[in-house]
Amino acid sequence: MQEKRERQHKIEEIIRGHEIESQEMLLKQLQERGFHVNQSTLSRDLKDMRIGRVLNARGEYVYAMPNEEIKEALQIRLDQDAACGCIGYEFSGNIGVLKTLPSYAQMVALAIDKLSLPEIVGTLAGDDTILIMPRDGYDRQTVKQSLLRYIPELKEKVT
Amino acid sequence: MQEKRERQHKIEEIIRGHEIESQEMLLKQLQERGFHVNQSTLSRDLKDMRIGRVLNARGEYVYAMPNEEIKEALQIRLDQDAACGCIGYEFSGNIGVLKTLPSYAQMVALAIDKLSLPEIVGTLAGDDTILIMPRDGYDRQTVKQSLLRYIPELKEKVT
DNA sequence: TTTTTTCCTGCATATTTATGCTTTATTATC
DNA sequence: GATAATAAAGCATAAATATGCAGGAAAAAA
Repeated sequence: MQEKRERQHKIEEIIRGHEIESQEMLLKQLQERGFHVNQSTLSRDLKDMRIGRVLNARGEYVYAMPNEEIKEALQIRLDQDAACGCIGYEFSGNIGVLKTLPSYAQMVALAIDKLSLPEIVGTLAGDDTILIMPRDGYDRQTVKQSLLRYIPELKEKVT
Repeated sequence: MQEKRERQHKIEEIIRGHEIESQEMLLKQLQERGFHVNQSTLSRDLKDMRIGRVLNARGEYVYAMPNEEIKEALQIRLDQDAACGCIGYEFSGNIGVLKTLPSYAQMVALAIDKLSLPEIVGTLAGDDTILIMPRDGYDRQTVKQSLLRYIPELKEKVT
C-alpha cells in the first residue's frame, strides 16, 4: 500500500511545521488531513523515519527530524537574545520583511542565518528591518511558518 | 547539593561512551559508579540536560546529547558503506591502528573524520591501515570506546 | 539561631510510547 | 483467478517515561 508513504510524507511536513509534543497531538493533525490511523502505527512510522522526541530550547518535549535537533539547540540563542526584539512580519511580494526594535536587526539576522533554513537564501539587515529572501520553490507562507517555529513570540504580532 | 552536578556529569560521560537504551539501563550504570537515585530523578536529569531519546543507525532507541544526534545520522554511512571493511583495532602506544580490507582505509578514515569526535585529533590512512591520533587528555580506552560506538561490528574483533 | 524560601528527591501514579499477536490488505506465484 | 507469501494496521497491553505531591535538605533571609 502506498498510503503509508503519503502518510509518512505528511508526518514529516507536520513535524517540520509544528511543535508536536506527543503522538496523540500528531494523531490529531493527521486526522484533520484525512489520515486515520491509531497510535501504534504512528509509533512505528516515527521509528521508521528515525524521528525522535527531543527537548527544544524551552525544555519542552518535541518530535524532530534527525539532525533538526541541532537547530532546536541554536534556537536557544535566537529565543533569548534576539527574538525578543522582533516586533512584526509582513511581505513585500515574496520577500519577507521582519521589523525589530532599533539596532536589533543585525543581531537577529545573524541568528536567522545561522539556522541555515532551506527555505531562506539569505537575509539583509538594516537597523530595525530585515529582508528575508526566500529560496526558489518556497512560498511566502512556508517561509513564514518556518520562521515562526524559531520566533514563536512573533505569532501574536503577525497577520 | 552538588551531588546533582556530579551525577549529571557522570550521566553525560556514560551517555557518550555507551549505547544507553533506557533510563533503567542508565540507572544500572550509575549504580555501578556509586550513584543511587531512582528513575524519576533520571527523567528529570535528562530533561535538564536536554538529552533526548533518538534512533541510531540501527533503528534502536538511544539516549544522545543534543546534537550528538547528527552524528548518529552520519553513522548510517559509516555503518553501511565503510564499517563493514574494518577488520581489527590495536594500539601502538597511544596511537590507535585500525586495519581494514584493502583499499578501504581512505573511505573509512574520511567517515571517521566526519564524526569530528572530541577524542580524535585526526587520522592518517594508507591503503588498509589507519592511524588514529588521540587528542591530548584522552586515553586509549576512551578513544577505542568512542570509536566502537560507530563501528559496532568491530567489537568482536578487538582484544 | 530561627524562620523562610528554594531546591532536590522519592513515591506513587498518570501519561505516553512500544510491541506481541491477530486480522486484513497487498503483492507475488502458480 | 486462486493460493501462498509479505507487508501493514489494529487491538490490547506491556514497557517506559513524566509528573503531582509531600517530605526533607540546603541556602537565604531575618
